[in-house]
Amino acid sequence: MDTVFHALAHGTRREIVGRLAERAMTVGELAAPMAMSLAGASKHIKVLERAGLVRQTVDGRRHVCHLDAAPLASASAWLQFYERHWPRRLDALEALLGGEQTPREEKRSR
Amino acid sequence: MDTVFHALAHGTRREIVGRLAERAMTVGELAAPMAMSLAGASKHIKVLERAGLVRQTVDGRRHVCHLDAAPLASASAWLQFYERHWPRRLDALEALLGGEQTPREEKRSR
DNA sequence: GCTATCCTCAACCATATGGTTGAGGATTCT
DNA sequence: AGAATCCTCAACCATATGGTTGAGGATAGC
Repeated sequence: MDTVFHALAHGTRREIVGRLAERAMTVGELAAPMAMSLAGASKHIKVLERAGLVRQTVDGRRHVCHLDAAPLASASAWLQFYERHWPRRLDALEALLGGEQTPREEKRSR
Repeated sequence: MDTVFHALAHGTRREIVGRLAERAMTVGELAAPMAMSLAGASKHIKVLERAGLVRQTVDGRRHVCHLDAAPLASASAWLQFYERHWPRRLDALEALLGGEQTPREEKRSR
């Protein structure tokens, strides 16, 4: 999980995940549109691999990358836990404002 | 969003978010259990602030930090989009294995 | 067999990051 | 007023990170 957030911290890596979600791609295909050398892209892919997000199978001389989205689950769970906190803030704010100017007003406005 | 993933890449910062989810805390309170100088903690908090996850209000000489979980929403949404991809993989795998060795066998083994 | 293609690896470089210390601003306490 | 407390800022340092190039391994194509 530690490594998942770390891997996703870089926009380039999130882009790779996005592209791989569509279909498996070779390293070259991934690197092509990425204003970066092949070796540079390869490094990013390796970071994703270490995070368990990408598996790479060798097909002849081509290295095919596929997404393994499963490790995203733990990060997602972590975030979702705190989602509980942000609506509460809104609720608290609403309660605060509602208290000042009749809560019924609010219900009626729906 | 870019900055949210970046801010959460560091375990120390995720810990801070966790603690602040319980209650607002001063910089000193946050730093206390954190094997790190006050200035060091302050830096981490500043990163979280830049990501919009923490707001800091000055109360006399004490700087109180409160969590603002709202920016987590975008990161959470990003992850949840890809959650669609990982169950499909499991389904595909199950179908693959199931086809090879009778799905009923698998159910019975539960 | 020779050459081109796809990719990784190692070395290298510049910059970012995570930490420290020391100085000092602003409050609070006595 | 003077001292202690809480915190930020700036300078500094070591290491991590993100990129490059060049060399070379393995495969594919001629």
